[in-house]
Amino acid sequence: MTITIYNTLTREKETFRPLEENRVRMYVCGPTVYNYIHIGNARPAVVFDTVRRYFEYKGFQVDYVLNFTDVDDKIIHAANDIGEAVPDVANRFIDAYLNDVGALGVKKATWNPRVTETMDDIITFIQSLIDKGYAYEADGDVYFKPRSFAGYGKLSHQSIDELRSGARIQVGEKKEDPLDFALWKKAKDSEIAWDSPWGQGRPGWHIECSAMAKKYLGETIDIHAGGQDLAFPHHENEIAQSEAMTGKSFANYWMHNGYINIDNEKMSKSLGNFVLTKDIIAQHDPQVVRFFMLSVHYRHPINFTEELLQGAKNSLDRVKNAYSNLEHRKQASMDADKEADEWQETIAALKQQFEEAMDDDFNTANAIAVLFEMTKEANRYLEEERTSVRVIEAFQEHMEMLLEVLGIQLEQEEELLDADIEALLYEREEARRNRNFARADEIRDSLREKNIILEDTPQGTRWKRADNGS
RNA sequence: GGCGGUAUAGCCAAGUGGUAAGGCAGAGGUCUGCAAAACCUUUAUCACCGGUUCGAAUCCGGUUACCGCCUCCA
Repeated sequence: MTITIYNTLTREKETFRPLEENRVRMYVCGPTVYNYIHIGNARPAVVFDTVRRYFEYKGFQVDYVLNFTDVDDKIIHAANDIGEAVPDVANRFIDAYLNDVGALGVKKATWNPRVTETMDDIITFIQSLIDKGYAYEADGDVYFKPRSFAGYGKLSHQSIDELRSGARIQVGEKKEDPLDFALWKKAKDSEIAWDSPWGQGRPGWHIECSAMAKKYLGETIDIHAGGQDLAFPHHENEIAQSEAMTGKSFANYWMHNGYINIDNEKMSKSLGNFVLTKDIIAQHDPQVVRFFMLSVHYRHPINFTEELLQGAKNSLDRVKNAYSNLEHRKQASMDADKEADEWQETIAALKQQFEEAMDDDFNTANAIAVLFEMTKEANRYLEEERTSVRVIEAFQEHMEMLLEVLGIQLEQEEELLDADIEALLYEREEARRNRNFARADEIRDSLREKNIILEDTPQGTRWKRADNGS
């Protein structure tokens, strides 16, 4: 079974063929750290983390690079506004980013390079482009000439002449052609700056990714990913820079995730209609937020509303309930069951369906549907009078496996109850045995107020904590 | 103007030629002392028009609506 990926470059689903067997080199464009990230920024983090997890599930070693743009115009402006140094602002929001996406279950990248720590490579890269005639210096700035690179436009499928009308020359720029874009920007006085062959300055936005990808993953990488809005001009420019420099293909597969919308409009910092990730995960279980994002195919837009989040919570609860139903039933199960094999086959078939969904361009919506099938089958199994520990454990193992790929953790609560609550549970058992249901209900109600929910099953009474909030 | 996306039940969402997955919400039933959890049953002909085909949500042409990129942006 092979994985297929929709490649923006060819606009087709293609069979994934790694450069090196059992290894994936992938680069994801990270944030410019001048603010807290909004929920739309969190989507690629979650989506491509899931892609990575699935590769790992399939036995690949994944070299995963996510960069931080820690110096750029917006950070400089933000720093000026709040009267802080640029590195302090950047560090603060890098921490905030890692905190936010960490809560969403995003694994740590193999590398998190920063622009300010890659300066030598960037400068070398730019110099090489100048030497090869793809770039030129103009009064302390350095520009890349898209017209000098034959493949320009191949990612966004635009012809270079159509682009012309959209390009603009800002006052004060020294471009030879409106399409040219900056590789190096001359420092204005007292701005944060680095030494270079062209004087004091800092890198343009696009060059960092080319330099970092090359530094950590090599001249050709397997997968390059990011939000849809990066396809042009950012990724187009990266291709031009990298391929002009090396003469080799830059990335074999380009993946772009869709937006998160508010009222069917793109959420963005410039539109001001954004919801910060940190605020959302303070109000909702981050796992629910992640689950919600994965319930839609990654290339499609998602509309973000409270109602939909609530629906996602209810859905996920169903899965979690099934898991704890299994756990609860385990003690009352036996070692063997004559029908166990049939159930094992059902489980194996579902596992296969899950892989087929994920193999198909990481179709998490279908993968989640399989998870629900497994949930239903598990619950149906529990309807049986006699259950086998082996089958129950097989269900649990497989549910864990699928949830691991999706990045959803089942919190193993080993919590103990207070002695007085234990006593109440015991008293209630007695009351029920004596058919004193008034007292039994009274105890159940009083515990409910303490966020402890009781459920009576044929295998005895069980308890669980009520969710707080959401 | 160039390039692209979306339109499927009350809501969300899969589905690229063979008579519409899944979830949420709703209704009925079963189980339960009552609940809860769960199980069973139940709710669509796929924006519109035309075409190709034995057969289309799925292919082709057209129409409408909404969204996005082309400018910093996940």
